[in-house]
Amino acid sequence: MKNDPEAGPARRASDHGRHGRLSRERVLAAALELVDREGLSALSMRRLGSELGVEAMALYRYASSKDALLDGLVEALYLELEDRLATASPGSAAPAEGLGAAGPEWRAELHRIALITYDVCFAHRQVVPLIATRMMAVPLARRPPAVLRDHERVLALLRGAGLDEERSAAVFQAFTAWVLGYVSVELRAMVDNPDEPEPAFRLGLHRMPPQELPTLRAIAPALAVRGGPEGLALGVDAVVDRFVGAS
Amino acid sequence: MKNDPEAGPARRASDHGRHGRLSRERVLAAALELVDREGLSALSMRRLGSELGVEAMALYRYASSKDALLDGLVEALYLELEDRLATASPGSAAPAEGLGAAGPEWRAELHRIALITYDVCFAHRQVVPLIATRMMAVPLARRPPAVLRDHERVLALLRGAGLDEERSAAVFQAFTAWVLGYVSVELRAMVDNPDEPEPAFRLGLHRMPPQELPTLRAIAPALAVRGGPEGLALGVDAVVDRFVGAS
DNA sequence: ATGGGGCATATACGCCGTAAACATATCATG
DNA sequence: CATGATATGTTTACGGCGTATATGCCCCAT
Repeated sequence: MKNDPEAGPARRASDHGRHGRLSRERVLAAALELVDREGLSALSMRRLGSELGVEAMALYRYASSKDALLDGLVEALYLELEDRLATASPGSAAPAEGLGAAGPEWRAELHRIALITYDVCFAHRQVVPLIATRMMAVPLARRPPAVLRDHERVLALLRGAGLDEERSAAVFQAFTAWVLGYVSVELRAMVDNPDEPEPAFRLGLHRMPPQELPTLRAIAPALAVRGGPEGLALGVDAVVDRFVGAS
Repeated sequence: MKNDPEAGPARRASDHGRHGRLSRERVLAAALELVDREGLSALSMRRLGSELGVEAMALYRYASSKDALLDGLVEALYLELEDRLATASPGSAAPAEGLGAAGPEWRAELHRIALITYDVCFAHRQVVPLIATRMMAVPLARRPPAVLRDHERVLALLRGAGLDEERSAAVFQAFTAWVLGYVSVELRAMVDNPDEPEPAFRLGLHRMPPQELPTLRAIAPALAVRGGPEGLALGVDAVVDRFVGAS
């Protein structure tokens, strides 16, 4: 047991010619880039290998299976989230330590976390389904460290706001559910034929039965407008307020 | 052209011996049963064929590709939802046509839709990820009829409550996001070792770094309790109230 | 009876994930 | 520097996958 598979091989310095070209970081970055560019179905061990100029089997030193590679994609997404959360300091937008017009400081921080999560998901929309599948399918304690640190951050915020453990847990779950659902719905495809100038045809409404679904047909154009970050924040407040105040 | 191509191959009476054993209904039902039993990864054309006593290629008469089969699973789920919604009549629990203690009638109906959706997702939890992937990836107008009828039902409810088109669309999206996010989070796996009697070990907390993540470790047991239908309803009210009242 | 159309099978191809054995480059130690 | 241990990537192979194409079979209207 000389190799710790969790930590992966260490990269000492620069490229040593033929060996040591890879690293877990490089593999995950290439995988994320490939998925962003061509979608999840384009990600195969052979394909990713060829993107890195390497045989497929070489990747197994850095991800012990295809499923582990997918988990790694989620991890990479959360690492980017962590990075983005760290660059702008938590209180950057808040005027003072008191409560501003938007409520107490922890609420502003919760908004900031939600909005940056939204941005990161937008940047890697093909990975979002993996959050609802691979990440949620894994027992809490087995999730990647970056994911757990994100959970810790939100929970500490809620505890710091004075909520007890049960209430913090309930608000955390509701917050998570809303953000996940919101990005899933917001990233949906609405447009059927992007080149069509007429909105009704662009949405493909001519495919829908005319007499049934009258309401849906009428409202479809309004459904195509996204709620954006404002909608996300609105829902965060709605859900948090309600779950904070619930018995 | 004696057969209506829209309806697929018609099943006249009972089995005719060797031919006509299949139907789209039977194929989707078998696929759903297989996925419920063994998970999405167990679903392959060959495997599903053998479940039905048939070669894999025979299935292509009823689903033109593997992806179409997955879309069919979503359709089957919504067909079941439609069934469940139809059995108990909409106003079954409401005492009169006025507004009860829980608010106006359309709110009760919205609760009913959310709760039955929750039940159906619970019964077929392995299919839920497909809602966030296959269904949302498809342009609105190309979704299965059962899905569109569900949308129509909710939108008609909101319009009937007096909301204008834009407001109805916004509330619909928020409602959809909440329900989808809630079931995704609620169906997650929390338990690491189900046979362990000690809660901390059952959750696998010994895998988590002791000094980092103190809050998460402390709250983990509270995170393992599910919000259940009550949490779902609570969030529906929170989100709907806020988006109905938003500018 | 017969011929055509709907239905399932047979066969084949290229891609997939990955187990196992192997080759080679790098480093620690004398 | 010599040498062996170790870390890294390659080769080969296997069974399963989705599915294009060609083929066979049964039922029914004629």
